[in-house]
Amino acid sequence: MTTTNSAIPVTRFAPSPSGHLHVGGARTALFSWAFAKGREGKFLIRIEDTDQKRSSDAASVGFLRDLEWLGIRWDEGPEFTAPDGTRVGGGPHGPYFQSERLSLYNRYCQQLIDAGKAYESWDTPEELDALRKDATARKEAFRYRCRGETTAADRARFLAEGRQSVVRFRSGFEAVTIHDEVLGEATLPAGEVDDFVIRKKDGFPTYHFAVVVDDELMGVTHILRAQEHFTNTAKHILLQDALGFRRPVYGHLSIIKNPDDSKMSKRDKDKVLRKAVKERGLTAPPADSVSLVEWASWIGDENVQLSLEGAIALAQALKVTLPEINVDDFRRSGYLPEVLCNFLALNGWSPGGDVEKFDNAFLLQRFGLDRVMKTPAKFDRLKLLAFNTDAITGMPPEVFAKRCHEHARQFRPEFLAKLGDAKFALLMTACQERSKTLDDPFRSTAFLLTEDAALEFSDDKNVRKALGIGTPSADGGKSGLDHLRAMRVILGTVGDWSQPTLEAVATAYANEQAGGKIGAVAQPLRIGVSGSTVSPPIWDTLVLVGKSSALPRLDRCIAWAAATAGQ
RNA sequence: GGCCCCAUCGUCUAGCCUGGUCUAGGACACCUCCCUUUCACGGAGGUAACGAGGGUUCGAAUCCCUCUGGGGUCACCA
Repeated sequence: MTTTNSAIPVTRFAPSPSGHLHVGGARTALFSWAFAKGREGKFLIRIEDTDQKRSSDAASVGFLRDLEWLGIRWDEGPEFTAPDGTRVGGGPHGPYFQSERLSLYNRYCQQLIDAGKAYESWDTPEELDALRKDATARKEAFRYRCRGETTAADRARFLAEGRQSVVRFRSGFEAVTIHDEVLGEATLPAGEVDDFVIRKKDGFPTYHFAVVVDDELMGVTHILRAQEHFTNTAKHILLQDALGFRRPVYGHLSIIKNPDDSKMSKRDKDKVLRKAVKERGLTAPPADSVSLVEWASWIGDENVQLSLEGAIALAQALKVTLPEINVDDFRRSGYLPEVLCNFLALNGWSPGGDVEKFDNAFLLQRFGLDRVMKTPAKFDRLKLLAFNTDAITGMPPEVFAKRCHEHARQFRPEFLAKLGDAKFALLMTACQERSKTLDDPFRSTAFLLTEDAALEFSDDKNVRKALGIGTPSADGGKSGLDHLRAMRVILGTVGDWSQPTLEAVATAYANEQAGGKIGAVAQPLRIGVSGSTVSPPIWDTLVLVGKSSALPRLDRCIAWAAATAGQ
């Protein structure tokens, strides 16, 4: 064996095709990228689409956009045009889709067969299954071994029976030592690796074979991947030796877990939904959620995942919140890509000392395998949120406004349409210091979009207290509803509907009628125009709603409160 | 179950390799108080960990062993 000892590292991220990049994959990509780019190396992407059962059309590489959004760009790989027009991808080692590299795999596969290091194997699934059951019954781990030479006569018989062969690697009985830059050194005892399949009956290579061939051909020097591949590494090493390939440096990254200790996975959304469906004893899809067809296949098989749209619709119908798993989920929720990268890097790596806020440039400069954690990390969304909050409240206001605008353009177009530039700008200044995400300004001001006549007043404890419904004010003075009535009249006469004027008018009233307690006036007004006790600062809110909407809303609120109090 | 790996506050982690400076540091969360027109932000404090047991040593979070706990893997999926 030869160990790759190039001064310039080449790393890769090699996912199976999927529409979305989940946080675990994002971290692997981030680390691989940082490792290579911090050492003047190359980072490439390869799509591992050797499973024909999973769809692998070009449309299913949505994760490329997620990667680009995170600021991770690849020197070689699938071609992609970033939103800013930059062309990414391509390169001299393509194609970068494994399904387009079959002839390459076949060449090396034949080489192994010719050398007697691999052989055709004709077992049926049923026979293999029987073998496995047998091993289980004897409490042994099943290890496939060559079951004797297949003669020409056997071969003819199998063919006549309609059997199809696979190619298996003759792995031998040697112990295999894996050097891992993260986990250290581990030795798999002799006999642990069986004669695994390297070419499936459909002619496609298995993951193990394709990965080894491609990493060699693409000059990959360092492989950072999920820890679930650790044991597989033995197979890859055996293959590399048999093929006379160089051996890359390995680093296996621990998995990322949910707070409840379960492995964070793409299926978590479905898990939440299945639970809700079961709890409610539903036997048919709720109206306006998923189609009967999708529902049927989803209910029938625990392994089936709902489409993203289906999952969102069903979650809405069931009133459950889907966990954010994919990079895109966080994007929609208004997280900043630089914060996500920072936080992702902190799950499994740290620069040492007390430093924990950093950008990708810093990561690129400082990242090394020696400081990668061996232990699985739990993904703490609250801490992520805290990081995001810091980043947002610390932004120059114009940057916040610009990024929020971009977010709104993609996910909240209705606000853009309704507010117009001036009010949108006001919304930004009103909301920045109380926003944790780019989406918060919109999430917290849904009442702005509501038709005046359709605004609902939330009948909860805080509202009742502020309006004095059911609980006459302790001092026997005026209730919130009384103040609201008075303010409605005053506001009707206000000509200059601006924050300073509104505040001055209300303050004057409060000093005279509410003992100077501005809150006694502000809260009822807030409820009146927003429907609840939570909104941006009241004067801003009044301006955002506008006089022509505020007055009818206050009227409706007064009527509603009077009716509610009367009961 | 076989094989492999791992083990510091509730969580992410610093410290461990090169034992003493660790009565174990930071951050998030949590609790208390302050600020406050709501919600947030902010400010000041506080609770909280070396999984257990044996060694080695003058001295162990740091080195060794056992146990316990956790993770990964055992496919014609990647």
